[in-house]
Amino acid sequence: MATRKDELTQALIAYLLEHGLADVSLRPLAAGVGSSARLLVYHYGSKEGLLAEVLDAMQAHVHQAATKLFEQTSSKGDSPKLLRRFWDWAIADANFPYLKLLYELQILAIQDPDTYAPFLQRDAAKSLSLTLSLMSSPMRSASMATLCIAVFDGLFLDLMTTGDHARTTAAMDQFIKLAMASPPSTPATRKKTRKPKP
Amino acid sequence: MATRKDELTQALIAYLLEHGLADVSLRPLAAGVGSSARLLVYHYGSKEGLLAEVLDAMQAHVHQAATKLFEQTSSKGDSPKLLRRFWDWAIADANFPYLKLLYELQILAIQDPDTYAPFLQRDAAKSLSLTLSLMSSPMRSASMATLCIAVFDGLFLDLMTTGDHARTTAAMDQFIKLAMASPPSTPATRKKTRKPKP
DNA sequence: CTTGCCATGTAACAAACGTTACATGTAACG
DNA sequence: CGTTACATGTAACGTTTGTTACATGGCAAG
Repeated sequence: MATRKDELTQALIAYLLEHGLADVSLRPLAAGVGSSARLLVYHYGSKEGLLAEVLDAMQAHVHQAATKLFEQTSSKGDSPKLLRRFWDWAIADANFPYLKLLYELQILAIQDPDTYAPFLQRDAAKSLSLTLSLMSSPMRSASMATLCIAVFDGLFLDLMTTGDHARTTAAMDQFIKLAMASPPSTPATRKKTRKPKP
Repeated sequence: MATRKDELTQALIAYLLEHGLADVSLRPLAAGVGSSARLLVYHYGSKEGLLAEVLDAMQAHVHQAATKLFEQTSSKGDSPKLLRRFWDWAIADANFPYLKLLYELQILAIQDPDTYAPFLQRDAAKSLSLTLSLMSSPMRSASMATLCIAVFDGLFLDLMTTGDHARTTAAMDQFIKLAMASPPSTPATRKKTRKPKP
């Protein structure tokens, strides 16, 4: 309906994907999307409101894209293979900037929770990779879920820093090999523990 | 020798450990360490110079502390066990804030390399955990080194976000178990590849 | 005593910040 | 046509930013 504001929101997402969150200020941001500071405040109420709405829209986009990935993959492979598929999706050129921005958001929320934590109710990347690692897994312990998420996060951080697709993807494969070679774990120690809330 | 400036530097490190890097500005920072903006610029030349010197001193501190850890541990255990010892050191109350700040620095450097990359020539945490994972290991492939670092980074990120020592440490043990249970890898595929430079 | 260096205080600068007041356009609806 | 709602421009507000000019203390050396 309200195309004006929606166009603006899309442009703002694109701007944030390119420039990051750390030092956004109203006037350069407005110039970057072909608008004015006056207009941004008019549409979003304040800078804080703008970030809230725009980041929300961005997370919704990521969530939707990832959901589509999983339902088209559904019950096919083992858990580690799903992790690998999620990795391939995350490092694709179309999705990488979004994930990157979500990681920046997370770090900022750690150091300045009052400002950024509200925008980070649930981290889409985390909750999805968690869902995945728990889904129909032969070894769904809390430790294994935490470990899978950590491997993903750590390798993604490496990729953001170094840009080395080959090495990081090879490490992901190495992990999957380790995980699948391990004994399926004693079924007695199964837990259904979860992190925050998907 | 120059005790004045050194006291200041120590106080500034303490301030940054508590408040993070994302939104430091001169006057609040000066007030926080019992000085004045005038004095900070006098001693460090500029805000940028201040960050350069203070962050450098901080990295030196971390490097020195970690080095001490490794030489006292020397050639004792296997590589995975060393990783665990490094983990214990990193999450200790005395060291945790330093690592946390280094991770914030790394994220800022990713999104804004021109400003922060110079302060991040070599990330002390990374280069050390790498050194460790390659040291006298039965399976020193590039993939395995990358994976070990990623596990450490990912779990530390989790710990920073959730504060859950028990779960993250359990996941670390899980990884170590996986790594040690795996076949020692075919000696033919050994590589001596390294990341940046320790 | 004076000279000079290091340290510090006061005050201001121009720029950029988020925000707001006021005016004006544009277009739909009665 | 008039009215009403949304959209936009101009300009300023008070604050905070990094930085600088100018002045002044303390203290050691000549």
